Amino acid sequence: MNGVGATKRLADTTLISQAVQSRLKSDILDGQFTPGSKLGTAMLQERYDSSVGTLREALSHLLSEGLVEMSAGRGYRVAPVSRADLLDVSALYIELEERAVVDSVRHGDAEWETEIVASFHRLSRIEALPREERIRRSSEWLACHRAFHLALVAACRSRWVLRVRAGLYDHMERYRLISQKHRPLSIHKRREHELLRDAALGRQAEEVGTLLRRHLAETTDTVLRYAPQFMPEPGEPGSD
Amino acid sequence: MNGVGATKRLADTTLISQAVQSRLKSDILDGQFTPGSKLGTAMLQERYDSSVGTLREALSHLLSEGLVEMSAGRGYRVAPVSRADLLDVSALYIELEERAVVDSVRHGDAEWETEIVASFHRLSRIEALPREERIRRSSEWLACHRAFHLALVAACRSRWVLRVRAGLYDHMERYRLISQKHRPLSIHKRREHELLRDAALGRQAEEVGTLLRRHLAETTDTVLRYAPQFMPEPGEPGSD
DNA sequence: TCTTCTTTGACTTTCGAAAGTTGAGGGGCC
DNA sequence: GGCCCCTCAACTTTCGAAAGTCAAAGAAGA
Repeated sequence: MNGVGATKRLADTTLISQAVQSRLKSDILDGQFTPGSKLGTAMLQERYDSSVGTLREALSHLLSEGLVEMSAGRGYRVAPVSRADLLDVSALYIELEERAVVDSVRHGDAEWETEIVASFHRLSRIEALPREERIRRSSEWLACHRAFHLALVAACRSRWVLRVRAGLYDHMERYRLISQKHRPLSIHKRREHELLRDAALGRQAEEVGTLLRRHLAETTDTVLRYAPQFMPEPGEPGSD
Repeated sequence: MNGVGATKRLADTTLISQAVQSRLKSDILDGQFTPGSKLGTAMLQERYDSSVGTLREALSHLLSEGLVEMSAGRGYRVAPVSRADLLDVSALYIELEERAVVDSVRHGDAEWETEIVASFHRLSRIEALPREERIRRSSEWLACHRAFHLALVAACRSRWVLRVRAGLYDHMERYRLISQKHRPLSIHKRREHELLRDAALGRQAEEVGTLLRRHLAETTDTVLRYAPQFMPEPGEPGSD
């Protein structure tokens, strides 16, 4: 059965093309593909077990998220990374995240509070695990960390700020993961997350904004410091 | 010839899928499709004379730009419009545009200046035409107006600010065009554009930023005032 | 007459093959 | 020996048909 295929579903209500897109995105963020490397259809077809058309649709979507690049007639490549791009992404991301969280704290309801408490708890549980276990389940940590930060800003009333922020989060995560390969192990900022949670629940909007800005700026600094390819070049000015 | 088709090109180095995407986008911005209406493949196939796969690729791209929406298994629809969405898009767009132009004025070079002068001139030429002619060539006016505003911010060093701004510009243009159907004729702001040009060439960064912010805010006000569907609803607060 | 089940038709989604393009390597010419 | 052209294989891009799904219309029962 299912000879030529059509609308076959994997899990719940996800389409194949969405599943492929999601997996491909994870693999790019994860550093499974070297930045700048070619994404040939033959290779992808084998890796994700789907047809050219489906792959193309996924790639097309990732293209406008900025995770892959395309040149007409020459196929797709993984978007390159650079120190300049990291600084650029980071600056805009921090600004939008701060703006979103301030609005979110001011307008969040009871359900919003609950989700913050819940997602923080989930994150803590994973971070409390023994080192070995934590490494094995690192993708789970990623999801929880993402969920916690999303919960903080979830009540922001601007759909557009949230949308753009979401795209930038992906790029930030990619940089974090790339740099993580050159570090001992991620320095989990349990204490900072806790402060964020408490200030959010205490409705101290400005305070949360400041904490978050500092939290993110430190993250970017860490990435810059540990990944050799993001070291400032001799001739270039740092960030001025 | 060209029986089953493959990589056939239209103009220069444009792919069919890009051409279709571009035309579809224009038609959506233009209001050729009612917001919220269905984008069935059969209809699109006839309209743009291309295959399902190609259309799907174009739609997929427009999906992540936010111009169309998709529900799994039920196809694509034109993204709806609303007063709330307009206010949201507008607020973020104005902020990014101002930020971009300030940085642009501070770092633009000679070539940047030239492009501003040139694009302003092109825009003026069209606006100086007799009414009839201007209406007939309204798509040309759109392109020139877009080019002028792009020229102003082109020297902004943040690729990401420019990228996000570009997406938001499309949505703003859509709202402008929708409201234009309910107005006598677009009130061209020749004088304001001239002031923008001169302040930019005079390198008065803050001044340009303020002018631009006001210019855009007025545009949004005009859209809100003239399109009946964007009037504030009785029970709802305006924008607080 | 209203509800529910069934059937059917239109539609979305997926696939694999066909057509055309790119760029590299080998052979010929200056 | 170096440069240019031609050929060819690998690849991208496009297409149309096949498989599966959704929802509306019609029929049967209460």
